[in-house]
Amino acid sequence: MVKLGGTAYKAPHAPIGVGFLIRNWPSLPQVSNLREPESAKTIGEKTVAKAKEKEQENVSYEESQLYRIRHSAAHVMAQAVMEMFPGEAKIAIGPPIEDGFYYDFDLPRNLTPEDLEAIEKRMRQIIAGKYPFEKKVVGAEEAKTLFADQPYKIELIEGLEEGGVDEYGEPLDEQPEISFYSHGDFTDLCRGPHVEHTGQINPSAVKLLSVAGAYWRGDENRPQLQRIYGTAWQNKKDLDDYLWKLEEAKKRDHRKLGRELDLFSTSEEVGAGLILWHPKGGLVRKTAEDFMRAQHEAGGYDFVYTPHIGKANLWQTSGHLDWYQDGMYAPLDIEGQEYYLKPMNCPFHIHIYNSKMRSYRELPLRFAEWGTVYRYERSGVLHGLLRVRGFTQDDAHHFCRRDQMPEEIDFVLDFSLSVLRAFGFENFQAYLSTRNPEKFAGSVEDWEAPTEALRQALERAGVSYKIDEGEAVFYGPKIDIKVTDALGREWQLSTIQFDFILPERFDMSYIGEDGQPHRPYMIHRALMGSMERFMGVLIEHYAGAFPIWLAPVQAVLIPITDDHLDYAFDVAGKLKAAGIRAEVDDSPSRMNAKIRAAQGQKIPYMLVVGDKEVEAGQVAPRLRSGENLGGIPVDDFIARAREEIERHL
RNA sequence: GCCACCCUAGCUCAAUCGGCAGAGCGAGCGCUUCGUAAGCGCUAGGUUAUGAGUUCGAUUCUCAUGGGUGGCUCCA
Repeated sequence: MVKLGGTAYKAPHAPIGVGFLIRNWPSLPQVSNLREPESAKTIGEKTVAKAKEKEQENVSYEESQLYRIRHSAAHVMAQAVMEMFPGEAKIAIGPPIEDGFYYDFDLPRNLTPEDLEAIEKRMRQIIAGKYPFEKKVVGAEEAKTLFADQPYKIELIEGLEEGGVDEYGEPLDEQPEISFYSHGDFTDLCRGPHVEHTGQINPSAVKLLSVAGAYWRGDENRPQLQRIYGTAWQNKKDLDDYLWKLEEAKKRDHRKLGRELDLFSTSEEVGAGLILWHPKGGLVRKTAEDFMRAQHEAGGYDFVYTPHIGKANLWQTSGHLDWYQDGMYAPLDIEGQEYYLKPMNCPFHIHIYNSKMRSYRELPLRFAEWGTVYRYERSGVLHGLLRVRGFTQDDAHHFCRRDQMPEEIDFVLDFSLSVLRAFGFENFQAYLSTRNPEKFAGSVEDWEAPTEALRQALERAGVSYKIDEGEAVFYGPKIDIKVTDALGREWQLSTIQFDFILPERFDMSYIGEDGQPHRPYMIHRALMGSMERFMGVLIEHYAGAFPIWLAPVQAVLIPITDDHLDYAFDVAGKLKAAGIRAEVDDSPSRMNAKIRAAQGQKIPYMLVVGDKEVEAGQVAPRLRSGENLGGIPVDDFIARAREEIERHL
């Protein structure tokens, strides 16, 4: 089976204590200039509708014509590259991936953007030649002879010959046949399928996108190859739609919007992967946190606070120094004692639990903390808000009795979905990771009940879920929830994890009804994951046009002339008194420029005030969409805005 | 961390085959007082990321460091 999208698309295992949400979509270059969409929601609906259409076609991607086109395009590209470096180009593999294809090459020099143009041009010529694709099954020896000067192919053939792995290094059940596909004078080791002839690739629906380094077989100890990414579609319109999506994604890039909307920054002097929240970004974050805090309080959580460092022994007990040291920073020496910056909050929460004797009557306990943790990330993986070195998790740990477990899981799952919905996410996909037979703590029986409890909770919640067999981390099964954003991209946000290890290691207990000590169950969970990443996803989801309840500035007063300034400040005062975040644009610019500036800041309401409004005690609201509501009384506007804020519109 | 590319004013970008560093936007100040996406003018703003080297001379070439971009790898 071809690995669709490759490893880049695979969600990571969230570590104990959680907090990882990973973008499940590649970022790619973009193209033209496009109009801003009316709202994130509209695009979301369209995208979802489209995805459903695709599902109804009921043909798997691997069986589709599009898959053949992309696979064939990869071959055509390989031919063009081989011709560019006669006798010197070594070819590796080139599969179709989600939205396109790539091919890996070992070349005598680095490719430039100009090279891509030349390759693309040559590809069009090959396509125009309508060369038929021909398949030929051969023996291993013959195959090796044919690819005598292609070391990567030889390695692949040997893999096929021995059986056990396919050309992507994935395990195989059956002994595969060795087949070639040829078109024109290019032949590649390949199992297909392909289109009938190169003419079936639409030359106006193919585009090469980028070149990047990639390790042979994804192994950083093997040679690094040059990977050319391309995209291919059935027709020009599909290509244009795809390029539009890339462009739209680029415009929504939270790093760009973060600067334009003055939400956050990083500083070379502060350090890589460390986020500085500006007042506006801080306001959005605080609003989200306040909302979440209220939800948690209503949901029976207790808020706790814990320090940022802890002694080496703590991390020894928790197992972090054995299992997670690579993710931790070097210890600090404090009066001869080693302290570590915390990569997770759980040991502290456990110590709060252990600070006194617990009775079964107290359980379940739910300790929540906006806990800031620090994890070592290699410099090359840092990315805006999405991958950082210091971040704040909306972390919580549930401690419960065995009999409370199903209810506790139901609760946390429902809770997760309800809060995600509050932030405008509508489509969820859950993944249940089950025991890895090679690597698990406790007994097989220990795993059965919690795994089944998680599965049943997913059933009861009516969430669509898939089972990731053997994908659990060693200490327990887990549920990961991915959301689909306004552009149809998937992001892993929440994670709910069982833990068999820490209660044991910290010798946690409670006194049961029988007067005997019992070991509590422990659940780690983070719903937003980390505030940094969640904000990054939110910014991209809304394209910076936050719903009014989250918008840092909810209304800006735009006086037409300076004569209206007093009135504008007067109205702004009333709005603020009513709990609406309002500002007055008292810059010396003209009204048109003020509107333009406010549009750029994506402020929900622009309240124009001139002679008419002053006279009538009104404001003339303009929406971000450009809609002009005309003059309405100030009190009516306040009522309208208040309602929208309260209803999270 | 690895491969490639990049770092010039707050932002977006010019320029210098190695020879006085520029524009637009933004900012400050002034003029204008205007009805739904850019009014006009003036001014300030730079050790060309940092440090070394080569050179008569380095923003330009070399090396190192820091930061970034796209991938890869990693993320119990």
